Order: sequence, then C-alpha cells, then structure tokens
Amino acid sequence: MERYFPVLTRCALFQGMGQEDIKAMLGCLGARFASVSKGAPVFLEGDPAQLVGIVLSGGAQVVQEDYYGNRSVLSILQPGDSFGEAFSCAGLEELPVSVIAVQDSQVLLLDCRRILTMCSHTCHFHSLLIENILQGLARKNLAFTQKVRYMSQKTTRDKLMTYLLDQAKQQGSAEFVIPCDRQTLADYLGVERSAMSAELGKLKRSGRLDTKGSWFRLNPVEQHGL
Amino acid sequence: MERYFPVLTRCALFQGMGQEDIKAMLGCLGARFASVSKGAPVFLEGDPAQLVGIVLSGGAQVVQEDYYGNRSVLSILQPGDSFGEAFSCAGLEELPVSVIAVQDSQVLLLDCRRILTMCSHTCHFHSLLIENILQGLARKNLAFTQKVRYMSQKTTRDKLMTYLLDQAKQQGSAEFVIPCDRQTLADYLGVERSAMSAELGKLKRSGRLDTKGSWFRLNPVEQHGL
DNA sequence: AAATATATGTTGGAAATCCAACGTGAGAGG
DNA sequence: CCTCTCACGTTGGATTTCCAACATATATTT
Repeated sequence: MERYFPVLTRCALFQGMGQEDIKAMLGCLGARFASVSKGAPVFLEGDPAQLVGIVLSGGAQVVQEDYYGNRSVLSILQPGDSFGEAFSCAGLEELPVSVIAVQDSQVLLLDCRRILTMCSHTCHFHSLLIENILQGLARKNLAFTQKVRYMSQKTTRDKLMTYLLDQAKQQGSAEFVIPCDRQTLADYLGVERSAMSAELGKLKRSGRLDTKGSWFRLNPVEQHGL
Repeated sequence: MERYFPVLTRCALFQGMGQEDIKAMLGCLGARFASVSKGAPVFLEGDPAQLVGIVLSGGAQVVQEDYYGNRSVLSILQPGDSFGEAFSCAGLEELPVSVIAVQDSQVLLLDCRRILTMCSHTCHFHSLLIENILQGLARKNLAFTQKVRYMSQKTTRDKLMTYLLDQAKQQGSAEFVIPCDRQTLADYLGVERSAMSAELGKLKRSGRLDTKGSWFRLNPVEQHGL
C-alpha cells in the first residue's frame, strides 16, 4: 500500500493534501484495495454505481458495448486517474458502462456516498475533496468535448489527424506517445482499425508523420507552389 | 426579473434554496441579465471562460465548428439549463465552444470565480451551491456518455433509433417530443440531415414509428413468422 | 531459437455515407 | 390570396466506410 502514495499524492482527487492527510481520508472513506488481472473487469455494466475507483498501477479503459457487440472506448485510464465518480455523483443506480483492466492492475475503491454525505467536521479535508472532485468532473467534461470533436469529423483521416494534433499540443511536442494501441485508438475515435491503419500508411508515405507502435512524430507540411 | 424566479427555483444550480435565498445569492454572485436575439451568440469560441450562464427563457445550443465549417451540436439548452460551468471550473482560459441562441432568449450570467472562491461564511448556501454544481457536472458527464453512445453506432439508422429509444425511456412514454428540429438533431447525432430524413421515411413506411415535426411515436415491432 | 500469440498493415468488393440539387408543404407577412 | 421563406423529404452518383480475409511484424513463451 505504502508504495502507492506517490501515485495518490499526484492524483487529482487528493490535490492539496499531504500523505498523512490522504492516509487519514482513506480510512474515513472506507477505501478497499483490489488487484485485477489483464482483461478482467473492474466494474461491469449494470453493477451498482456507488463506487469510485482510482488506478494505482497498470491501466484500464471505460468501455461501452452496443447491441451488436461493437466496442466503444469512452476513456483511457492511467495510474492516478479516477473513474466512476460521474455516475455515483449523478445518483445513478446502475453503471451504464464497464471498466476493464488492460494490464494487470491495482485499484483503490472508495464509497462515493461517504464522500458526499460525510459530515464536514469529521475530516478537515472534506470540502477540499469535494472541490477536487468538482474540478475532476469539469476536466472529464472537457475530455468528452474533445472526444466528441474527434468523432464529429467526417472522415477517418480527419478524426485521426484532429486527435494527433491535439495530442501534440497537449504534450507540447510534435513527438509524443499515445496511451494505447491501434485497436483502442480506433475504438476511441469511432473508426475501423483497418481503415485507420490504411490512413496511417498514406500519411507516412506522404511524409506527413512517422509512427512506430505508440510513438508518433508530426512533420510540418511542405508548401507546394505558392 | 421577478417573473423568472419559477425557472430559477427549478434550476439544478439552486436546488434546496428558497426564492429569497436565491435572490441573495444572485447578489453575491454578481449576476447579470442579458437578452439575446434568435441566431445571436451568447458566447463565442475564444471568449474568456469565466462566466456561467443560465437560460431563463427561449433556448440555446452549445456548438462547435470544425475547419471546414461543419457544425456539431454538443448540447441543447432549455429554460433552467446552465452552461459554461465545465470550462470555468476546469480553469480554462478560453471557451472551446460557442453558445448560440436559437430563439429570442433571456439569460442570466454569473461569475464562476466568485462561486468557487467566495468565502463560505459570506453566504450560508455556498457549499450547497458547490454541491449542486458538482451534481450538475456529473449529469452533464452522463449526457455526454449518452451522446457518445449514439455517435458510436455505425449507421445513421442505428444512431437515430438509439437516440429515440432513449428519449422514449427518459420521457416515460412511447409518444414524446424532442427539443429540436431535424437539422439540429442531425448535427447532434453526427449524421447527414438528408440521410436521417431518408431513414425516418423508411421507418415511417415500415410502421416502426410516426412523426410530425418534433412529435414522435415509437410503435411495437411486429413479430413475423414464429 | 522455435513456436505461439498478438498487434499492425494491406486489400477488394459490398454497403453506407456524403453532397448537391430539387420537390413539397406549412406558416408568416404583405 | 399570393409570395416568400424555411423546414423537411427525396433522389442519384461520387466518395468513403465497412468487413472479412490475409500478410507481415512484433512480443511472449517454451
């Protein structure tokens, strides 16, 4: 447990708190520790929506499956990321999504009702926690706004390039790594993996970008004619 | 102003507060009143992101336009709905979206920084307001989850039917009205208006649904064979 | 290293979308 | 009543996606 405090202190939920404060809060919140192996669910669609999770190690994805079994990736979770708070804070009974570990992972599970209803003098950091959750939800809203922007592009190529340009901007460099493999990226952008792969091939051949695995580099566009 | 208190008491932001409490809060928050005519922007992409709006009358849409001028509708705002809090609470400098009035509308504008930083003894309802905003953001996250679910469907027909089935469920009846016209629905679902119209025609002819304007009725599917 | 599994790239025909153009009908205003 | 406008429906051909199948590359295991 101790080894994961560096992750928790960087976690959005606990910003502004010291290690001892966090340790005390985890007690208040009834935190439970869980190990999940690669490919196994942390939550399944239809599960009660009262728990909030924090990824301590490994990685996970929030996914939805439609009637035909098509997978849609809603968000990609890395160590320090939390998940599920939107559903419990909105008062939902059942989860409308699943959370799947994509690697062997450790997660921390908190009871959201304790967070929201805990009387504030029990723990000095209660209101700070609330504000951190609020800011986290606002950021997740932003992330959805971006995802919708990618998905609203007409062609596979435009969805891909809009995403990659955003990644370059966010990471502050034309060279960057993305947090997922090709299939996951395709399911996140809402495109066919094979079509996306074909577009990547074209973009590479035209010199617009280079990529290998999760590494990408966007190249400046050559001006022709002018 | 007085005439809009019924709207404000039903507004998610002010749940649990009486009319007098709200009146006092509006003072604290430096509320400003604004009239916007049909088609005019309330906010434009790039504007400073510190204001939160509440629709008092009329209606508005949160929209994004891409490089080619394609419009994407992120959410549809009706009286009582608030907008912009995700961007200010996430600490964004500039708005990444525009908010456009679709009818002559009245809106109330609040300064979000006052909401978040206002010292809590100034106003008893400060922490309640924070919790209301938190719940509102969680609900907006849910709304995005749903929108993404519609947009993730492969065909225009599936996007449309997934949306309509959700509406019927939310409104608790197979007969319902949607809060927008065909073009807006198409821009919300991320489909071509003409293709959507064609699908609606097919669905009508097959007896699967009836519609006129914003009114819809979903009909049970006939079982063949068995 | 060999064998296996998994990830990624490539291809071609069927299906769906995209787009522009046009037809129709309801409502607004003169 | 007429005209104008605007929302909605319809159509057809160019473009793009979709899907299954296969080829290649990379990682993992034995």
